[in-house]
Amino acid sequence: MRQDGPASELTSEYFANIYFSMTVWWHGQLIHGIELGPGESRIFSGHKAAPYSDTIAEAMRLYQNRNRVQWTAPPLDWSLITSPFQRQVLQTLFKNIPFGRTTSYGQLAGLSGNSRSARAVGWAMSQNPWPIIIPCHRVLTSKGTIGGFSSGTELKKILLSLEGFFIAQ
DNA sequence: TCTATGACGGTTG
DNA sequence: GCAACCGCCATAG
Repeated sequence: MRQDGPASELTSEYFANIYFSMTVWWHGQLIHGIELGPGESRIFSGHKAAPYSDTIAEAMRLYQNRNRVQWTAPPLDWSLITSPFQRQVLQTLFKNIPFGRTTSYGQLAGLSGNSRSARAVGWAMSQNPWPIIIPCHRVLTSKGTIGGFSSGTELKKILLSLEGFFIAQ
């Protein structure tokens, strides 16, 4: 008898614009994870693996045109987040820091309940399964420097520039 | 439980 | 401006 875990039921879908690409891992109609990569010479719009695929494809076009992107009710698989703290931080970031705004690790810690948890917020960001949708690229250091990014700080700078920011260094 | 580890932040020299 | 420290917090093992 096979014992299929969630991992065996995952399917992937690829999207890209000229600035960055994203591979979306679906668990049914829920987003299990997102991997970011370099841009492509042409747009890839996925293959409609789920109802929300169209929304993602549209967001890729909006980003390429430097237009505002606002994710509405993304079907994220929150069961993946077992830590209450991490869930609080990710949800706070999603709700409070919209396109075109940035915050710091310390500020996000404060919004999430404890202003001294900046370092733990950094850890939560590093574990974010859904970059771009949960906008961890909008979290900078208190000094305004870039901070870190799982897919590389260059990509973080690109995303910020598409939202109207220019980070020196 | 204890220890090590970080996408941090503030202070100090 | 910067590098060295030190304090803090939430996890992982």
